[in-house]
Amino acid sequence: MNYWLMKSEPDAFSLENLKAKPTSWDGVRNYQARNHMKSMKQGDQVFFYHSSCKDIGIVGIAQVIKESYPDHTAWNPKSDYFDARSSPENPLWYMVDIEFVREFSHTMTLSSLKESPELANMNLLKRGNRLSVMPITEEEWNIITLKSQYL
DNA sequence: GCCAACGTTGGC
DNA sequence: GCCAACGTTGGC
Repeated sequence: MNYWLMKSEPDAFSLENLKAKPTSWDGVRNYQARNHMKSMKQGDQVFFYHSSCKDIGIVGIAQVIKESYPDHTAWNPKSDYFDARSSPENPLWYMVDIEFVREFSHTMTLSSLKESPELANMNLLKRGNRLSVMPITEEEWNIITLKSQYL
């Protein structure tokens, strides 16, 4: 099993929304993020991260319930995510399905993550990082889930 | 293949 | 709203 982090702007889609209903993670139009999704396996665990909002940070956990398959929104000219280079015969973009697992009692804020010396090498904390889907090491996963119990 | 211009992300 | 950092595009 592998561990991941996925970012979402809560104004657009929050952990509360995911709690209500599993979702397909469509609209990713970055090759690195796409490749990460393509290597996801069913049951992989995901930190759900709220970005560009008041309370920035990891708010809970989701898991992969369906492995990568073509993102059909790329084929719809009316979609914001339309990309003429992608077709059903030759898909360019992929998505996975995820479901809610649990919510942290308090957000593991970005600033608190930055304060942990043992997390200094996290992709998320690297300067200028903009990737919306990224891998998390097992060690980082364990540190963060443990800390989340003491917030 | 280089690189300038542009658009986007996302913290502050 | 600002702006640094990054990915992508496209001319050459």
